[in-house]
Amino acid sequence: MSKGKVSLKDIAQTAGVSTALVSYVLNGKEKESRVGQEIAVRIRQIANELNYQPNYLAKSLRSGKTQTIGLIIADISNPFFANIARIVEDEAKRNGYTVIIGSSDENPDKSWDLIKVFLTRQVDGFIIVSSENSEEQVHFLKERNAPFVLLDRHFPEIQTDFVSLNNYKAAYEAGSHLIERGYTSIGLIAYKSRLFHMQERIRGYLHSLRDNAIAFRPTWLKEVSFQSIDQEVKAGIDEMLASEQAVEALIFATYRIAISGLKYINALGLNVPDDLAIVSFGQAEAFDLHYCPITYLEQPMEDLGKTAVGLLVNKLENHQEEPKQVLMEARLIARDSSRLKVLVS
Amino acid sequence: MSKGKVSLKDIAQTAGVSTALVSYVLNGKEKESRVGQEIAVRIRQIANELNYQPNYLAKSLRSGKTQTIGLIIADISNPFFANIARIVEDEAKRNGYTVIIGSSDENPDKSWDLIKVFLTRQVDGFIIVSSENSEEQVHFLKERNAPFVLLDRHFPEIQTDFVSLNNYKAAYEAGSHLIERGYTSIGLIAYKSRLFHMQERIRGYLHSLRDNAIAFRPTWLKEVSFQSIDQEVKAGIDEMLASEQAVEALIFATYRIAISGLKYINALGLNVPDDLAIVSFGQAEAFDLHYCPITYLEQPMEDLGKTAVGLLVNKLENHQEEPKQVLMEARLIARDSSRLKVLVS
DNA sequence: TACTTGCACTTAAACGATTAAGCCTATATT
DNA sequence: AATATAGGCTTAATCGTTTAAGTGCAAGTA
Repeated sequence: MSKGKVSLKDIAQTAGVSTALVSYVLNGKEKESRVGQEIAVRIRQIANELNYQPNYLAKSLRSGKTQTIGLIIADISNPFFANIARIVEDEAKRNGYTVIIGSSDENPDKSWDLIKVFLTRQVDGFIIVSSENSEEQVHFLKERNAPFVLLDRHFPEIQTDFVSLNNYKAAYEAGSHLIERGYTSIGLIAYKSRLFHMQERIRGYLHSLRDNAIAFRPTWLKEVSFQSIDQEVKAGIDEMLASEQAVEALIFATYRIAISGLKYINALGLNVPDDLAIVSFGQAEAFDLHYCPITYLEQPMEDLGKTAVGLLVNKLENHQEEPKQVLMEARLIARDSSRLKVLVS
Repeated sequence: MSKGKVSLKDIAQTAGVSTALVSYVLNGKEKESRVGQEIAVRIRQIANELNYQPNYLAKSLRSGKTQTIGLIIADISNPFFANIARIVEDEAKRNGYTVIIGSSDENPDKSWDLIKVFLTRQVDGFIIVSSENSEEQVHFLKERNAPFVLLDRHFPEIQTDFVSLNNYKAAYEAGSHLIERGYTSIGLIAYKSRLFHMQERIRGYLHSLRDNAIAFRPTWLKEVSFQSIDQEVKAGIDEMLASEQAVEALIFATYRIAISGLKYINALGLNVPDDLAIVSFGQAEAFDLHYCPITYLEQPMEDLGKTAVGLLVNKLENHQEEPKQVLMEARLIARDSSRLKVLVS
């Protein structure tokens, strides 16, 4: 890159002073450093004329701060994370930070890699959407005293800052909502994952059945793996429909699962909601465009992203010590895919 | 950030040598710099033991290279750009670069801002999805000799590197396809924009009509502005349907427009494709989920992204001078939304 | 008069790396 | 024996900033 070239030294030379003075003035430290009025004005003017742009590398090298945040998400091409990324980016910028983003693909090796790269790049702090089996990484960052905030997911057994959803409650509401609407055989397709947020969604679902005196059937719950979503979702739906207590409503635990599931349901020629009612986590245009708009749990993405940045910046700038933990509520947006069940006589 | 702390100096001290030697060894310059075998081994070992991580800031300050690419896109929360971003990110990483992303929201002021920020951050080069009225910015970068590649859009009157779609041909194909399938009144909703890619899409559409001896009606073409898509798309569709030569097929020039248009078409209770056939640019899950899968022009995103990174890296590392310009072909994926027209007697 | 205080500015080290140039010593060449 | 060459290592400058510590000097105080 052809540099701005103009350095403090250039300004100092044309002004006939030392670089120290220039630095003081340009950093607004004229008062503390007792710089003369006239020369201050002069320096500022010269800086303008030469179109001086400070060299961040040098600044950072000196200060140890890069004003950069590393954001690790599962996959930027997933609309949920793309939105989060956008919000984090904007909010960080408002606070004078730049964001570098990396996608882990839910793979702990990749996120290790990203952490290493980001550390090498001397990010000031991290915002991380953890993948399964990455507890080690969280401990590593804690030990290294690297500021970070977990987003969307967290490990209840590790004391950290985090911002996530009250997933238990959200799933509980999804189940209760379907029950209220007259459905009694309700399935859930979730990820096969030990991640807390996923377990909470499952737990919420189960409790909603229990509290409404519905006996849960094992075939109703299908846990699919990231690597072969489409295949396993199909199998899951097939099983749920074939069992003697066939499912008449289905909850998708994530956006990706929903996309996969809805495609298959369409392919099967099933009608939503008459053949199968639907509630899904996540929100996206795809849900609005569906011939039968999909009921979903709206995640407060704006809040999630902004709060995560807020917590991190606070940590970075005020050296806040005690971990802050935030749980946010999802809002169920009821649409036609879960409308009152039509009773067939 | 609590630093890795370990610097060249630390290694030098424990090895009892100068930092120069350590630097030579750790950069694989032992041969050229005639470093002794034993001490080289020793240094490498100590570096390992101390878990030395080089300080990129220092490296960059010295070398003037940050191994960072600035990517400016319209909006990361748009799936097209999210995918592009993902591909660029991965490809850049493979080449040893980190990407910082900024969303311009099609607003030239914001992209100016991003360019300034990225320059301050000393990115080595840019990949830019230009917004309207940003020619000035392109000229600025050219004059500054800042390496950059335009992606998805370019300015035919400015000599630059770019990678984009053959938009004329793609739109021409969209039109021809609908005509082949029996539709004769075909509308297009595009952005109100002087940007070349958009003008090409319009031109392609018009030529497909002309070459098939279909007289174009002005109401068939609606150009909507970014700021009020939904509203203007509605108005456009209303007009197109109300005109005496009502439209029976519709082309959407972008993904965003398509989403907006399809929502309205659903709201009107129109049936696709019987009431209105559809072809759209862009691809997304939403199109698959539609009750009538949408015919779309598949953009070679993988190629677009990788090629953009490739061109840029080549420029950066081989100081390639002559601008390289790449036009790629879209592929029309025919689905039910443009199936053979049913003739009503 | 001698001493403090305040003001306006400079010096120089430091951040962590890279690298041209230089300094020895031992061996090879003439 | 004198000189060249090669090998192995160090010195010190440099990238662009920041900032603690210091240097003069003039005015104020005792």
